[in-house]
Amino acid sequence: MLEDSYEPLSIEQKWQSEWELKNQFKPVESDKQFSIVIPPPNVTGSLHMGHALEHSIIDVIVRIKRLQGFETLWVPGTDHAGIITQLLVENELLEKGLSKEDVGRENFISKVWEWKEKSGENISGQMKKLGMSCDWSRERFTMDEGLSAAVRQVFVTLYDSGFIYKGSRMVNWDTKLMSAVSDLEVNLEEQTGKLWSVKYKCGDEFITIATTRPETILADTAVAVNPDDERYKSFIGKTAIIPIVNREVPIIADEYVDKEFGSGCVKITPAHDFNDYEIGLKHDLEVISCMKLNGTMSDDDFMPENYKNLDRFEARDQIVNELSELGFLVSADDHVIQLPKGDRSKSILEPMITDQWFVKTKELADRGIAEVENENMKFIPKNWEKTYFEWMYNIQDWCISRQIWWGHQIPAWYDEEGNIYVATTESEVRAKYELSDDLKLSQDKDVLDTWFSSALWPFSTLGWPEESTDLEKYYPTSLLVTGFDIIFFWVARMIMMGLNFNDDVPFKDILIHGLVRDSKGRKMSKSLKNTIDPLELSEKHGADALRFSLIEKAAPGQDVPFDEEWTIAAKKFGNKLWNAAKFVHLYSPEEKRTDEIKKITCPENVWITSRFDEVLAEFNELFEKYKISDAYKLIYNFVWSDLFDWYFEFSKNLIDDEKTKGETMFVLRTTFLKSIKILNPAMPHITEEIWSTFEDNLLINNTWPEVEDKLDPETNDVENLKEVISQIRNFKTTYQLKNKEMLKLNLSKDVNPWFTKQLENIGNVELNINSSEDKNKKQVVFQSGNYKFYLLAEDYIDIDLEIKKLDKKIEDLSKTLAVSISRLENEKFIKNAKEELIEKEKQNVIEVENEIELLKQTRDQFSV
RNA sequence: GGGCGCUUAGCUCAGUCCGGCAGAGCGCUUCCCUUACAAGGAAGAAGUCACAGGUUCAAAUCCUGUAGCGCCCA
Repeated sequence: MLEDSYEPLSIEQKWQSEWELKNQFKPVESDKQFSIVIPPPNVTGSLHMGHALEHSIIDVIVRIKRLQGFETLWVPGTDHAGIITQLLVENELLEKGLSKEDVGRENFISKVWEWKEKSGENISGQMKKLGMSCDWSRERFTMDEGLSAAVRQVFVTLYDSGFIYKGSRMVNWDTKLMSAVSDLEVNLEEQTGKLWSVKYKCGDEFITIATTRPETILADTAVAVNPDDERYKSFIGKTAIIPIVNREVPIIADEYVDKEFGSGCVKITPAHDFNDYEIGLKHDLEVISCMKLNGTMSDDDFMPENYKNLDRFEARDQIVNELSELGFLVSADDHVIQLPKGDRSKSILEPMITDQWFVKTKELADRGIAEVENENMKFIPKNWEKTYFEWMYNIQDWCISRQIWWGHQIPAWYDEEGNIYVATTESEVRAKYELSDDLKLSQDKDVLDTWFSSALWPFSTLGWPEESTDLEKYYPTSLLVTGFDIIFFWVARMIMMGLNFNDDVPFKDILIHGLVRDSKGRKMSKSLKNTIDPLELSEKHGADALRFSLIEKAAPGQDVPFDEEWTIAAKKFGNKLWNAAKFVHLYSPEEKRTDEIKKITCPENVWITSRFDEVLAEFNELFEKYKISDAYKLIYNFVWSDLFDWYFEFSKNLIDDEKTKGETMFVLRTTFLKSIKILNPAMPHITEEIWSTFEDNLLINNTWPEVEDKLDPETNDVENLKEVISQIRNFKTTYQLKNKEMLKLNLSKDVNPWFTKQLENIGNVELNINSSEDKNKKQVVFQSGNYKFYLLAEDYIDIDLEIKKLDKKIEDLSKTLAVSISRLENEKFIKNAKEELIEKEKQNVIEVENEIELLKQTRDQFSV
């Protein structure tokens, strides 16, 4: 039996452990599969609203598929998040005054693992508290042995087939992390900086260049102008002298130079700027570096003594001063610059030429593009494919090496001469390359980009490279649910890897959700202090309420400006369900339970049954299109309004009558329970609890309701009944009559007893048959369809008000009528519009004319 | 500079693909502690669908342009 009041927390815990105990989250053999992998949250993270939204969406889909009889698998897990995790453990060491170098690589790695064992379960635990129905027995971590084997296997295969190469290239370098970072992890921050103009001596003349980074002047190896720039034509081919270092460099012409920018003349520093690097390659310029990887100036021989080992920003100030003193500085103007900062370290990044490993992406991307173009994979909403295409068409080779310790160490070995050998293990290397056992080999120190292992997630979690039944059954996965912000990081790379290693797409549908924002539409951030902790919300209002409030608002691709009010409203909905369940128990008690009744006859029962089927059919349709929020709004409105407000009231009167009692008890119970089923995936705990008070089995593994064949509907009559009752209530409100106050109504013809009974009981009226033709009396008419009820009104009403109301109605209806008539009089409309529309319009004219006529009659009586 | 999106009731948003009388929730106003539920019920007010053109019998919806806002990539 249900407790008196709805207390989410206790029931939620109970069902979470019950489901897990009874292995309800494991796939159950079926001829149709539905599989999904979680976009793995970062192992150091804790659940934020974005996760809560994403996981709620996934869990609803997973639970619906499970009810629909699919063999449903949701694989959970986390990602090792190389840099973040390393920083976190480094900071812990720092508190003890130790650096990672102090403890050494091996010890450091075991410290990270210790941390992972201790705190790495955080996010999974939080997911469990929200009732996420993942198969926890299949939980994976990107650093697991199996997944690591997959990473090595992929690396070796790509290397052997020429898709991975090692080379000296310019990359974004983080001087604090001392590692390359991904292009995608560079955030450009707008800041006011300076644009310095500096003149370089050129024979007897000077040429003035503009730069935002004067400290790199020391590494200049050319000066460039636009070939079409008349001002500088005579300089092309000459040489200029770089101040301070007094290096003589060529003046070259290149269209890349913007004539309008600064002086129209730029310095070229191939070692310290991406564009300059390209120009350097094109013009075969010398590449000189003046900075070390840690961000201090180099101590090479050419460097002036006072700059050696100086911090890059101090060097900048000093160079500006020196240029000024030497008379080379022409001007220093304020200038807005885009400062590249590391996503994780927040330090200012340096373009640096370093040895790195890369994946050649062009060819892999082509197939990824094709598979979306031919709709083997679909983005929902579709327009996100444009973002994907845009990136894939312009894809750059992917730098996959990171100079950190935590991650998958690159399976490449070097001999003392620097020859590279690639295989999954050192002994494999020796076998593969036929190396003697005493040849000294050392493994590459670098680890792979975290996204490299994430890219394998849809198949590495299923057991690849081993042949596994999971892989066979569940790959390709059915769906990926993720945010648009990681289409590049993840989706694109998973697609490339999935296609290359399994010859099939990694997932068929890609459902993109928006960002959870605060109620004012601002991004949630710690600095704005507007973040919301989903776990806190869940403890306050219940996981079901949190889930439902997110689900209800999450249209595909749309951002979600979140407001706690919604969660509160969702909790009220839970409370409503709770009380409705008590109602059903009260009016349809267990001991009166009957076998299934196939033929429903009472119009009210037919009506609610048909309405349910209508709603279910529409729900299914919306769900297939992933319009989950619309689907749940629909069922929410149905249960609250049609079922609880109207039908529950009808059912009281039906159950009151021996003749209609049995059928109604059945319909009441089944319609309620079917609605609970549909709500279950969104609010799993409360619905399971309610279900358990009606049935002995579990709801989670029950079956999705079928849409029945349309029952012969007298449903219109019920709609008319509702309409008349509403009109009566309106009348009572207008004249400030209590709802309980009886009104005496006349009716002109026989009306079915079921109708009059409901009307009398719910409308609180008393009906008199065949006394409506009393033309001498002033009457108010309540009417809908063919049903007309008359109120001898003199006792109650304000005639003027009533006339005004009638006039307004007549006016409104006349407008509608005019529109319909003008359409029908329009030859082109008759010619062009669809037949059924014309019919509808004609019908409308008849109905509205009748209604107006009737209103006019009533009005005329008042005016007498 | 290139690309994508948004603008509909006081607020937050559906509806736009595929044209046919403008929708929901919350909030607001009034009344009601009626035997499932006051975490509730009943009734009600509320919109020139950003703007300007165009196509069409018919435009929130399609086309063109303008303005404001947001995001992504250079």
